[in-house]
Amino acid sequence: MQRIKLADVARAAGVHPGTASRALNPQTREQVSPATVRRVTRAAQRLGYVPNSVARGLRTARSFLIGMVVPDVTNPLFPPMVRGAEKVLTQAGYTLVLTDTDNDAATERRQIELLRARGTDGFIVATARWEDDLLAEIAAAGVPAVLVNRNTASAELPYVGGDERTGVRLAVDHLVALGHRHIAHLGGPADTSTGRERAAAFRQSVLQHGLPATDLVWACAAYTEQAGAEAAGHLLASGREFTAVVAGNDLIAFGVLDTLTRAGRSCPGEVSLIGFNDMPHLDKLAPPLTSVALPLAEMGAQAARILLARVDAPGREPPTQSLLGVELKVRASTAPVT
Amino acid sequence: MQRIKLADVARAAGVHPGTASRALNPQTREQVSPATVRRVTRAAQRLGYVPNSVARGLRTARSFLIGMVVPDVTNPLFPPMVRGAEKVLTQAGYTLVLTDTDNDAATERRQIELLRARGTDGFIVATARWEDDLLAEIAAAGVPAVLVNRNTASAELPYVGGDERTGVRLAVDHLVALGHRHIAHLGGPADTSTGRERAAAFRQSVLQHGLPATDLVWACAAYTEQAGAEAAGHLLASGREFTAVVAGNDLIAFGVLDTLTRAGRSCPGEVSLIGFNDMPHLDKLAPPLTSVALPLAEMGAQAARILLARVDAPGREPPTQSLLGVELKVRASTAPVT
DNA sequence: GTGAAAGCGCTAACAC
DNA sequence: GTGTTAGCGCTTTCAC
Repeated sequence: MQRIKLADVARAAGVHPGTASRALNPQTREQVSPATVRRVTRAAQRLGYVPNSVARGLRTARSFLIGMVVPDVTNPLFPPMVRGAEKVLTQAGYTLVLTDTDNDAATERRQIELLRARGTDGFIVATARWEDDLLAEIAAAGVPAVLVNRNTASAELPYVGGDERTGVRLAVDHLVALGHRHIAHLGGPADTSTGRERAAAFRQSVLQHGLPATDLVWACAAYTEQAGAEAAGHLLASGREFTAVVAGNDLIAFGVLDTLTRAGRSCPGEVSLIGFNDMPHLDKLAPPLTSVALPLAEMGAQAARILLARVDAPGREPPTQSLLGVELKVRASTAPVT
Repeated sequence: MQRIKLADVARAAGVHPGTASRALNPQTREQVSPATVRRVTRAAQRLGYVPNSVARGLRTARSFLIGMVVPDVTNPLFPPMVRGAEKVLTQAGYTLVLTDTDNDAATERRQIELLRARGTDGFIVATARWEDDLLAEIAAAGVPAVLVNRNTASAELPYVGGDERTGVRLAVDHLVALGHRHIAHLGGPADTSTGRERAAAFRQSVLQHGLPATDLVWACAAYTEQAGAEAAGHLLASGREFTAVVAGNDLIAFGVLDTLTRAGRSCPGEVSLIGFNDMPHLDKLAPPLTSVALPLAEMGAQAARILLARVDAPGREPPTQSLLGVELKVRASTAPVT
């Protein structure tokens, strides 16, 4: 394999390599007579010709490589996004390169530089910080890039995410409908758009219901179980009354649940709990966790589509900001207030 | 950026591009006088030269790209392996390309061909089937490749996996110690080495304990919750007595648990259950699932190391087969027989 | 509509 | 030690 080259196909079809190239490339196929196209296509098929994308890339200054930058594939939030992107990219003849950064700024920079040196055609970035120098540089340099899941303050790059505000509103509405009036939010870190958006939406939703509980809002240090546990500890220590918690994501919810349990507060008996992201298998937990589901795969796919459009037509249109629909998955961790 | 080319550096340093190339390449640096090396290095630094790996790849037929082929990153079994491999590869200057195949033979072939066309230097393959034509071809063609997690019957490629047999033995020993004498195995599909190995090890372990239960073995159609549920249905329908189940993996265990619950058999009250792979958050389930943990990240890392050794020195040594240690995580889904 | 020729940026073989 | 010369396999002017 990878033996047969364009010249071989051309020889077999009895044409010049240049002609064979034109015949095989959809873009230039019209410049060639249908008969020749057929002959070349046949020959290519028969010989099992697979174009050498390295050579092609050298000539066209394109690598057909797209870098996807995530904090950690091990976090179940990201694999669906990766797969969504992968599908679109593969279909378009691109190859996905995956990089984990562990939310470390230096690693992010190093990896992206590395991929840029490789001639990567563009980036799908799921690691955006609210204030992000690296992404600002990337935007300034005109490197094709699309953000998923997390946005930046400046919003100068295209972004695809879930409709966080609606998600939070659904969660709060649900709790209010169950009779809760003292609802806390233990949200994500303030250096992520998701953390900020969800917290802002929480405040707003609570106000809209005429509840006074705006001081029951915490930003956890990270989207981790441990950070959630700590935040819940602070909440308990504060002595404030609460009967429900909207967590920044499912991992935070896990930590919250753990702390509550240790403190002898049952869920959903005494405290109702809602997560975010709807990780797989939440229905099997004790108690099954109510969570806001984001269309992760579609987010990845959409990001890939927008990126490819940018790569193929490197105009400087204003960056699109698209928010995809979310859904509240109601499970047993939320119950009527007693 | 990616503007400055070798010729620019050479011009700035007052040498021929060929010389500049030699000076910059660690492999050939000794052929150049130290003074020249310094001048070239300086110039490169000053201009911010970043080598164009596409051009380099075209000339050297090396891409510094390694393909990792997994069934589905969405399955929590694989992300840790990906990260383990990624770490080693990045450190060695290679870039990881990820491909999901959904266990579909045609997709596997297509993706691998595609990556080969890209000049991928080697493959880490986590999708091996017990009889695998594609991998046989790859081995025959001398394409550098290493298998992780799943092996092939022919064992003609290097392989890194967990010590399945020990894992199963630990599980069975544990159940026997709890007094169980009627233990079933609802294992993985027979076209995977893991399915076969675990089933064989199960039979052997059971025999070693002098238990007669060798007919309580099923191969599920897939490593999925649904397949597990179906297999459990068959087991129940067979009317055979059993007080414990060793599942082929955690997902199968989920399906088994579901079927058992629906059938009114409590776990661990009436049936003890053990999974395989120790997915994250199993301790939060109801009941917390006992499972055999594999060193997934280390498997990925080890596979990457072996692959790189092959890529750098493409000799034809006999393929190493390494088995890494496993651990039984005992949780509440296993209890003494009543 | 097709052939000819000129490279993309780099490295490796061969001179000197 | 360094310059020279050829390409790697492809695309893309430019002729005809």
